[in-house]
Amino acid sequence: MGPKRILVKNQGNVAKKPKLSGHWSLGLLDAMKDPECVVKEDDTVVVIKDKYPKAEFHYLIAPKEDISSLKKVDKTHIDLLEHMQELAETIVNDNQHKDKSFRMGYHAEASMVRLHLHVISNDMNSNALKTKKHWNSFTTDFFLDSKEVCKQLKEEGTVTLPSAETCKKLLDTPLKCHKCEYIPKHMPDLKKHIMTHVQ
DNA sequence: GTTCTAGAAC
DNA sequence: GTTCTAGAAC
Ligand SMILES: Nc1ncnc2c1ncn2[C@@H]1O[C@H](COP(=O)(O)O)[C@@H](O)[C@H]1O
Ligand SMILES: [Zn+2]
Repeated sequence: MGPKRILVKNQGNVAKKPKLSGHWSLGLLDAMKDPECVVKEDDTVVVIKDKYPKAEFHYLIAPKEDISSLKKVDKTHIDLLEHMQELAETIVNDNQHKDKSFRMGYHAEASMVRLHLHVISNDMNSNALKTKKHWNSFTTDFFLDSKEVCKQLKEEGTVTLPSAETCKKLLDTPLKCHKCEYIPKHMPDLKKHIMTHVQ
């Protein structure tokens, strides 16, 4: 009789990367200081490449000012958010990106610390896009259009965010193609389907 | 946020 | 038996 195999939980890589900011939710703060991640910056904001891009092009624009999330945004930040929107437009109109369709917006409930604007190509074609939550975070009202956020901030002096319960529902919305009426059976089916829209 | 994997769904 | 997803991670 051979020895019994016992299942041992993967203890993770032995060689850990050098200690960064600590918790995973602070990762953007490190990325903003890492020249390998930074695409562009000016006095007030930094553009970084999303480390787990959910489309062929995916950038994050974050302020240097310590604003943890959209919840902390008020009318004093109008100029900043408009600047982020304008910079996003500059990026999507440059030679590298002008032939693709992009969306710019904020997740209603972000996981990562430091306010950040998603600038993402509309193909949604990426290996890092794996879950229903990923999909719905960019294709439902969980994704708050940047221009509309700016508009509301200007006109009403505040940004209305969906409740935690609403966010949960939005992220659990049944899968649907963002470009046609197709209802996929599951994520792998959806990922295969969206390839039919990629030129 | 991601990774990993147990157990559901097929 | 294989594919897929949901939830723990100290
Ligand atoms: N260390 C990191 N550097 C750059 N981007 C990251 C890092 N960790 C997570 N992300 C991305 O940051 C975004 C955070 O999503 P959210 O907080 O929901 O707006 C996601 O698109 C992640 O892929
Ligand atoms: Zn479609």
